[in-house]
Amino acid sequence: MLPDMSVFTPGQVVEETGFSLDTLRYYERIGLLEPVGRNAAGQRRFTQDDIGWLGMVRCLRDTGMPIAEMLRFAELVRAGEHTIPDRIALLEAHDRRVEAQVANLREKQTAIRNKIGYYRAVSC
Amino acid sequence: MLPDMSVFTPGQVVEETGFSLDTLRYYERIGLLEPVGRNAAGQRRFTQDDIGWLGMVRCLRDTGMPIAEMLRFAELVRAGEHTIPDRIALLEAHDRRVEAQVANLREKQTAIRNKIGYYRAVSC
DNA sequence: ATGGCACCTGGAGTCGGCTCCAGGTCAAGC
DNA sequence: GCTTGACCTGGAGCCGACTCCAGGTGCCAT
Repeated sequence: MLPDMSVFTPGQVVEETGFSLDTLRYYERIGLLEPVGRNAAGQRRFTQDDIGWLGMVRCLRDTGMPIAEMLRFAELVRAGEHTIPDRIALLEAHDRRVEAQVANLREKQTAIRNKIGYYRAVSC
Repeated sequence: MLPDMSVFTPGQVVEETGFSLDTLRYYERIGLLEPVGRNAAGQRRFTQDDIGWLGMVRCLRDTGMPIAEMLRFAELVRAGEHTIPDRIALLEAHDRRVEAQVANLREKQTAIRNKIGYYRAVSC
């Protein structure tokens, strides 16, 4: 019998998302992930939707959004379509922070490169 | 009598560097800052060099260098001129990480913007 | 001379975000 | 029928980086 390709074992999700199994369980515990479905034996079986949501979580985490704010976003998503304007607002605010982050990083990087240049100059 | 412009009180350093007083003391405790000079009353008096070093620390921190690595860098600086090639290597490795960080940020930002675009589309 | 403020110390506490552990369950292959 | 491996649970532990606290000192303006 073909495996059901629309469900994923914890191991597959670890592989796909790069989150550790402990982190996945932690995210479920705190409610960042909705209660994940289980098979007869009580083992988690993730849906394609879960994977998609985890992709979003990965984006937000990697861009520095704190878990508390991701929780707020998760609640908006669960509350239904009428929260879409709020979700847009939240993501736009975050996008602005990411932009500022990049600008700051670039600025500091310039200073570091200047320092490297200075070291090169004195060591020649 | 004119104040000695080449020395700074803790308050002035907080002002200049944006580090909190507690953070400055913490940095001194762990050796990220060399023992800071004191006045007769035992209060810290920072030199222009201290301020300069704190500027470097600010750059490295803001670009995500962990304290442990800044400590290694601080040791190289203290060890003298002959460590300049090592310092260059350390900073270049860090510069590469910053570059990767920016690239990752940009990539994730694109995904977030796409999500915003999607939300806009469905809410119209 | 007194009150307030900026500063001092050592040590404990906090916070975010995981990560690890002990002890247990199932399913499948040898 | 037994081992192996992937998974389960609740709860404790850890790590980095601060941040706060209690109790004390010294200087300056009223």
